[in-house]
Amino acid sequence: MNSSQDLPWDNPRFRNWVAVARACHAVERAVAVALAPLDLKPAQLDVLMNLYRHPGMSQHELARKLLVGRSNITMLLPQMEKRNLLRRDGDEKDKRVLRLTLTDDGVALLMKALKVHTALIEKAMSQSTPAECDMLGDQMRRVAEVLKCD
Amino acid sequence: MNSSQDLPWDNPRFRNWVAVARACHAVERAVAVALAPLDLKPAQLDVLMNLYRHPGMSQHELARKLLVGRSNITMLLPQMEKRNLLRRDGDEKDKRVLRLTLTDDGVALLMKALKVHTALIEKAMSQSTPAECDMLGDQMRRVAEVLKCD
DNA sequence: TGCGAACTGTTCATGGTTGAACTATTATGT
DNA sequence: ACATAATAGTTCAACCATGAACAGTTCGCA
Repeated sequence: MNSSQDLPWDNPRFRNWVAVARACHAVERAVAVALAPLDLKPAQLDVLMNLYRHPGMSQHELARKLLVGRSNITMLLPQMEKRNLLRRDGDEKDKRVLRLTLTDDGVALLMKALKVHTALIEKAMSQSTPAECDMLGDQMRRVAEVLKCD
Repeated sequence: MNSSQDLPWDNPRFRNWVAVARACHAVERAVAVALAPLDLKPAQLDVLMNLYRHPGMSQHELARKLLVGRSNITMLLPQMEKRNLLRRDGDEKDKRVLRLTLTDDGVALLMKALKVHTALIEKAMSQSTPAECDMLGDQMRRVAEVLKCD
């Protein structure tokens, strides 16, 4: 009768999701701290990573990849351009879009940042076997899929 | 030789953690949208949940539970007090601390919010078997543990 | 061709979170 | 007992992310 009125603390799915949220929070925190010595913020590292994999992206494509608003990219990139981490070149075919590419400095900083970032993720995930880890990833991809179609 | 120089995209742990982060982001987003009709923000729901389970908490204890700064609580509570969701009563033994308790209105709103929130988590996690879900929770608790001791 | 819709990037006001100072109160140690 | 440290809560300035409104450009269809 009141099975749907159970307090969520008795609900395994709820309890386990809380653990996911807390772990995610802890990792984000730790990443920010680990990146601070490089004068790099997590959002900036995300930019570097995506531009390394997909050179020539537009700002709009980048924003969609990062799940942030376009204006966020607009605010973020000029600082990184001034630090000579990337270039913004106008597309000649479509004068609206700016094509983004990393500079050598940007790649170099990315590599340094990836070392510390990867080490942190490795440490966090070292508690799980490869099989557990893959199952985790599969579950999370399914979660994102379910909510995306919403 | 360059095994430690592998790009992280080839690293299963890295790829799977990215999935965790994306899923977490998607759920937070969906929760915020689902809670909007109740004029309640995720952070406020967290406050209600914790005060329901631990009546009489101080603001400092609450901040530690929620993993946020004390000032955040200070900014958050007065609005909720004005909405008559909770009361802040000075402790008589220690005049520094404020003891927090939910009002009946607060409990009522919490129950309504929990329904929609729990339904969303159920939907997100419905793709996993109970065993998978428990394994997920265990992994995530281990991750949080590893980083907490840092 | 031409006009309106759709798209890219920018600007700006807003809201949320943070950490460092600050006040008031309590605990500690000699 | 009294000076010092530690603690609870507040204030404030700074930083981020967001979404709506805007300007310039391209597309689509009559």
